[in-house]
Amino acid sequence: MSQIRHSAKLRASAPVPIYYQLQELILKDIENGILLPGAMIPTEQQLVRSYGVSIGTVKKAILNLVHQGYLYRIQGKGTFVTGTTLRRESLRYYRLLDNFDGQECNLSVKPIGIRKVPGFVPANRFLEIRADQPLFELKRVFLMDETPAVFSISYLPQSLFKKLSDYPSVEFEKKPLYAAIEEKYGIPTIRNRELIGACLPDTEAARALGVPKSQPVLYLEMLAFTYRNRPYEYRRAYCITNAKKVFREY
Amino acid sequence: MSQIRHSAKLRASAPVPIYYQLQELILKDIENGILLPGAMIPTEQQLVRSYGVSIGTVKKAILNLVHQGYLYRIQGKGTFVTGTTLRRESLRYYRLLDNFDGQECNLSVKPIGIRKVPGFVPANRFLEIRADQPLFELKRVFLMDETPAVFSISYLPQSLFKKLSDYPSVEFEKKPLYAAIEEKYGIPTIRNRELIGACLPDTEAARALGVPKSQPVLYLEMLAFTYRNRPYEYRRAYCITNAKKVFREY
DNA sequence: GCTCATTTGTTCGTATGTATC
DNA sequence: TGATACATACGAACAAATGAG
Repeated sequence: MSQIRHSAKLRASAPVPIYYQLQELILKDIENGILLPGAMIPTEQQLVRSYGVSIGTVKKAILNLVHQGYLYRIQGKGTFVTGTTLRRESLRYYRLLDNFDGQECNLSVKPIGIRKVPGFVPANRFLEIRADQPLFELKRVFLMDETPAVFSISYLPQSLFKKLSDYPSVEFEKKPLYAAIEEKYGIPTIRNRELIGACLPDTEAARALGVPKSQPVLYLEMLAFTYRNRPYEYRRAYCITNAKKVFREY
Repeated sequence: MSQIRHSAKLRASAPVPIYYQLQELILKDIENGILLPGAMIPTEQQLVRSYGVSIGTVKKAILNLVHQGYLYRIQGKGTFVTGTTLRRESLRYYRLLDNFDGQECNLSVKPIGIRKVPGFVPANRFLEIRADQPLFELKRVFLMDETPAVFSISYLPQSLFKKLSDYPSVEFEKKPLYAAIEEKYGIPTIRNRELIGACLPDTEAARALGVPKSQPVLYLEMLAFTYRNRPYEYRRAYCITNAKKVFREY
C-alpha cells in the first residue's frame, strides 16, 4: 500500500486541513503512477490506522477526490482510481447534429496512416518538447454513414509513445484514441483545450473530405493533457458542416 | 423561511436518504423562485430544529447543493443561493485567441438594436413556444480592439421578457446579457447548448463584421436554458477567425 | 480596536444499514 | 453465512470568519 507512510505527514497544525493533506497524498500517488487506473486504494479503516485520523476525515478526503473525478467507490467492494477524468461526453470530440432536437450521428473511424515525422513548430512548442524531438503523425477520417465528415491529423511525441506505429491499426478503428492511449501507455486524459475556426480546406483536406476547396469547413486545433497538465497530443481537424453542425454542451 | 415545514416531510424509512430529501426540498424552493438568487437560506441550526435531523445530515445536504453549484457558503455569514449555476468561464461565450499560449482578447459589446418581431420557425420551436408567439430580436456586435469580431442575433420570447425593449441599451454594453436577464427578470442561466459550423457570411453579417462575403466565418447557434430545462434565448452568431480563433476548454 | 453573538468549517467518534463476494 | 467495505445518521467540541455594537 503506497499510502502507508509515517503519520507524521499529516499535521493538524498545518495551514491546510488534515483532510486536504490526505487528499493531496492520494492524488500524488495517482499522478505519479503509483496508483494506476482501476487500482483499489486502501480501505477507510486502513487509512484511519495508517494516519491516525478519524473515519470522518478519511471519508471527506476520499469523497472530495470522488467529486473531482479521480476516484470512484463501490459499496461493499472498495475505492478505485478512475483513470480518464474528463467527462466522457466531452471526450467524444466530434458530435454531429443538424439541429438542437436532431439525432446524433454515429461516426466510424478509418485510420489513413501513421508515420514518423520530425518535430516542427508549433506542434513541439504546444507539446512542450524540444524542437528536435520527433513525432508520430496519425491521420484519420471519421465517417458518417460511409461519407467523410472529419479529417484529423494527430501529433504525438515519439519519446512518450514508443512503438506506437507497431500498434495494429485495426485497434484505432475499434476504440477512441484516448482509450487506446490509456490502455496501452497508462496515460489518462484529464483535460483538453480546443481552438475553433473556419477556413477553406487545403488540397489534402478537401480530397479526404470529398468537398470542393471552395466550401468553408470547421477547423479545430486540439491539445490533450494528462496529469500535471502535461500535453501529449496535438491535433488538427477539418470538419464538414454543410448540413450537419458540430454540437457542444456546457 | 420557506423551508420551515412540518418535519413529516422527511422520513428515515423512505427509499432515499434523509439528506437527499432535504436537498430536494431546498432545490425545489430555488427552482420555484421562493428562494431567489442571492437570498440566504436558513442556518444549519434552524434546519436542524425545523426538520428534527442531525447537524451532520443538514451539512451533507447543503454541501451537496454547494458542489452542484446551487448554493455557496461564507463562513460567519451564512448560506446563499447562487443564481447562475453555469461555470462562469463557459458563460463568456466568445473567447478569442490566436494560439494555445496566446493572450485572451477583451471584447466590448455594441448593441445595434432591439425590436419586436413575429415568431418564426425554428426559433419558436427551439424556445418551446407556440409558432404565433412574438419575439424580441436583439442584435449586437462584439468588438476586439475597436474592430468587429462577432455579430450576434438573439431571440427572446416577449411573454417572458416584458418591456425588454424599454431597457436602456447602455445596460447591454455594461454587462453580459445573461447577467442583465438574471438581475432584471430573475432568470438564472443553468445550461446552454451550442451548434458550431462554418459558412460564408450573408450580406448583413459581412457588413457588420467588415469582411468580404467570400471569407469563411464561424457560425454559432446557441440555446440558453434556465431552471427546469426551460429555454429562454435562441442566438445566432457569426465570428471572424482570420487570425484569431474561438477558444473552448473542457 | 475590541468584544460578543452568530454562522460556517474542521475534527472527532459511534452505531447501524446495505452491498459485495 | 460471514467477513469486508462503503453509506447513512447521529451528535459533540472547538476553530475561524463575520458583523454589530
